[in-house]
Amino acid sequence: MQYNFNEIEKKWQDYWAKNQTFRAENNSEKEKFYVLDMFPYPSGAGLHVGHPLGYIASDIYARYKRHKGFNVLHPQGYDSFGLPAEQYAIQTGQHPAITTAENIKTYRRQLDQIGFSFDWSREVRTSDPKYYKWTQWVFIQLFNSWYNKDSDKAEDIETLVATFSSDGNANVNAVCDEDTPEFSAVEWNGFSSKEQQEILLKYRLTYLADTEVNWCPALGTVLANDEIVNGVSERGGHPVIRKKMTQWSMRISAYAQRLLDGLNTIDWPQPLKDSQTNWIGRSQGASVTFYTVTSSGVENKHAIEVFTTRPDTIFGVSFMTLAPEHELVAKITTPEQKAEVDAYIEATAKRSERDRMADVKTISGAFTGAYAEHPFSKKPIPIWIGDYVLAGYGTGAVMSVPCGDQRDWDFAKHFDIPIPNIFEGVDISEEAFADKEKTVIANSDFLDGLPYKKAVKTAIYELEKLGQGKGKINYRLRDAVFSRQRYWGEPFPVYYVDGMPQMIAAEHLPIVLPEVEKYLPTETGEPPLGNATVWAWDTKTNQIVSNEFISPSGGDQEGENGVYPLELNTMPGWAGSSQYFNRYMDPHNDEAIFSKEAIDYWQDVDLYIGGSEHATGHLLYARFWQKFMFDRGYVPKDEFAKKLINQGMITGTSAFVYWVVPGGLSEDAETFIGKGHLMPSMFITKEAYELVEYIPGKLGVLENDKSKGVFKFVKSHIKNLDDFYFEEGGEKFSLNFKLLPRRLPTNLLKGVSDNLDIEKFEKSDFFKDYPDKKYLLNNKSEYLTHREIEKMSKSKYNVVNPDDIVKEYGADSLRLYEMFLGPLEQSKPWNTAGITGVHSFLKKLWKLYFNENGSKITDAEASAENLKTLHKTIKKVEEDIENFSFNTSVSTFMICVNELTAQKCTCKAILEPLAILVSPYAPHIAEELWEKLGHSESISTAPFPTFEPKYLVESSKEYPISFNGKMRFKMELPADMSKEDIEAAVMAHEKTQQQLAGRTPKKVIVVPGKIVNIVG
RNA sequence: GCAGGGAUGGCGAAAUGGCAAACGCAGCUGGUUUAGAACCAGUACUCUGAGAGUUCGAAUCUCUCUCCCUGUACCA
Repeated sequence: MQYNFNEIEKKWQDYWAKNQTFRAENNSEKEKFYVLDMFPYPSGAGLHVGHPLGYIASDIYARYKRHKGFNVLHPQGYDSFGLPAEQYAIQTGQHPAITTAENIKTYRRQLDQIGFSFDWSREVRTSDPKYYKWTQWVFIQLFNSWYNKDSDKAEDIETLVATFSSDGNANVNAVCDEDTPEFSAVEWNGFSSKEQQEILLKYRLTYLADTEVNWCPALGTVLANDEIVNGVSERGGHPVIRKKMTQWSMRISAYAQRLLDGLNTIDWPQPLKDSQTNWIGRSQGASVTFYTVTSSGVENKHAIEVFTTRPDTIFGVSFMTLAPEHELVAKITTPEQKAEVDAYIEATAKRSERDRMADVKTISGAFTGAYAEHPFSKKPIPIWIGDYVLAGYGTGAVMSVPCGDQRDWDFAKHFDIPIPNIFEGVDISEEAFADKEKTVIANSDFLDGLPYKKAVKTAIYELEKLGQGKGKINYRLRDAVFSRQRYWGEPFPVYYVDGMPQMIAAEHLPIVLPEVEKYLPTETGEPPLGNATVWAWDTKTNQIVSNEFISPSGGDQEGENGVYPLELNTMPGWAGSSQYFNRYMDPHNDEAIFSKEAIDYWQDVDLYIGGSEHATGHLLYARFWQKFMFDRGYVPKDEFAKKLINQGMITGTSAFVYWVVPGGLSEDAETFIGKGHLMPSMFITKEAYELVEYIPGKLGVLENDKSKGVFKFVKSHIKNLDDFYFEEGGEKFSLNFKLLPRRLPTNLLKGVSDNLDIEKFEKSDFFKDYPDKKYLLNNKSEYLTHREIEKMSKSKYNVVNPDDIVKEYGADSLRLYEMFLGPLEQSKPWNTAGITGVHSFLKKLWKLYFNENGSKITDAEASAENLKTLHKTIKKVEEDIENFSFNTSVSTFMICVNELTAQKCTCKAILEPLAILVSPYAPHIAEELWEKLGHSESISTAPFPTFEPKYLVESSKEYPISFNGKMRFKMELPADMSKEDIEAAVMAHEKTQQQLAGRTPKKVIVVPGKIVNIVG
């Protein structure tokens, strides 16, 4: 019987689907185990071999846990809202829902053929109204909550309203907007409904506010901080500018400390925790208020609030710096300095955020002409503006201590501002002194002689006494902008009465995304939903109705019809992914986000596997929502995933050719005219490419000793050299060329080698505009491409499609090979050639059970040798799975099968447990073997074999005998021999005497069961 | 700059204080066989990035240096 993997795999995939083998029950006597993958965004490109890596690992774990008797929840779904489908809709007019559905179909087909044990009955799609109904529901709960700092949790907004009407807000300790006014109960009760709503927005956990946002004109939307990389959009790399817009925001900053503290309670990778810690950016220090000096008494005295981590250096302040955007700048700048300051502000506004970040070396700034008073010395301090101070961090103003901060030092040096030294015995003439540990304060009045910690405490105490400062903890984490000016996202369950947002009652959800003609912003600059004609909320019928019925005044005056405009923004990508792990527990529940029974049973995710790129996006927001849901009593755990593993990237091996484009270079080397279409295109090797130098600061390449070979090669292919000494516009041009490295698809190479298949290449679409091609060949007449390991991506032509692998070697081979490549967390290059190793392992495994005539399995008793092989395999595989070391398990299986083959083992007592061991890794073959062993039920819940140490007990041990740590020979000795007897036996051995050559050993180390080491 | 991870045969790797390179790919030799392949048996190479220390013993622990990767960055 042949191992016909295609047939077997199809058979069992159909069986699992038909029998719902992996359906998880919400009621079970068994212990629960929840294994989750980060669900994919279904892109048009489909899966490449890198994508399933994490899914295979989690699937092995899930299957293993089923063998161990757990009720396993292992769901899968799609993060199906997103930009690519919408961009495609803008280009083609095809509804994103259609594109998305098609892509999901491809994904599902690809996932199914790898044989995952997903419970597909629980599939969710974030773009499905039945799903996003509950995303909208969570949004409403956030809107109806505020954060009480006294109880340190989110509470119902009604409790806040009650406090306001009885006591006002003076004693409310809440997380709220900075500009929240203080009011009494009488005042509150006297406010109009609109005024009350405005105030409440300053407390709600999701709120509408005018915020400075990151606007990306090319994408036509705002972006969250984590969606911007190096000042450009993460998706597409488009420029991002600062803009003030009315937006929904999430008050995630209320949870900054708890998000930080929670990291200590979860088993997540350290680098991931580190990046969340950095993102939250807690710094402890003090806020200090400086007042501006008024010269004539006519101007207003202004307060400048700064945050500092070094209040101990307060006597080192020699100037203050404000961000150019700081609101006080316009108010305090003196008439004499106005021109300079205005010019500077204009210049910095022109520079994009990216330029500012890229160029950190150039020091720039301007003096405002104004002075602030030092809180203690009362001396005037000049106030500057400078773009090294960021408007978005802290208060956008700093007290500059040039002797203790390098940026302040650089600024002071540049503008010739004094640098007072307040450190004892430290030279600050060359650079600032930032070491806290070695700090001893000097020249600082009451702080003199104090070390860092004491000085900080004292300074804060004195500032508090003055009423000009207090200890403060500052977080870098900003509230997250939650509005997107896009079509393909969750609509908000929000309508506007008199400009104030109103929530639609939960029973009327979902608010379904309307149809639009165009997916672009409207002519008046409104988001795409502004194109919808049926997008108004009728508060009488609780239905979405045509815009024509909208109350003309927009308010709720008498006699109006109660129809109001709906929100035009949609939610960001991370909305749907912040609650999906809980929704999987009870995905078809229409009455609630999940039933109490479901959440009480499943609790939280036991193992979450996914990429590290979600560290500061999805994983931070999801933790925030979970903590909120916990506060409001909906979930029992305030962290949603106990353990998380980041799988590494599988990289591809790109192939490069070095393309020579011939042309003419002007005499001054300022102009190059390409003649690539008239002359042959040439391809040289990486080595040749590296010999060529460019003319510094000019165009063209240098013909010198190193590059003359390349020039010779190029010239040899140019039929009429005279053509390359031509004149154009009165200028003379001579032969030269451009060198361009270009990637080629790896399928244009011969087999798995680096050799270009020239015939195939010339027939392909690549470089087909250049029909005449010449190659720099090696002595075997081959053209060698240069191979480089890079991220696997379509644009790099180095993707390997799992479909091809499955067709040729089968899903079990693919699964085994992905694991065999190396440790799960590490990034590793894909090399298809190596898959034959695991594939032939599966064939050998098959051959243990079958020969040409059918089953070989007997009821013969297992030999001691057989049992030893089996049990050491059980032990190792179990340990490996528990430690997520899947690569070493695959090797262990290979060794096991090699040994059993050599032992000619055919007994059922060995081969039956072996099938179970293999089953998590290669489930299709395992099911087939299991069936052929006579079982009628799936192998998936067969109990995992139990390791019995007794089979591994050895009667003798081959001791390595080393001399000064170097192994010289081996000696077979009884395993239970005592230390003394071993030493005696070893010393008596003739080889020992030979090694010692008459010397007396200083010491003999005997480690029973391990080693003997003779020193001397 | 800062933080984290890493460096072991030609390649992917294993060994986390005790026989370095298990297992697989590629290579070589032989067998069997072929349209192509597949299969079986056997086999070489290399000595843990560099240096120092701790230890009876170090790839493994400590320190210094070099290089690579990943993340992050004017965060006051």
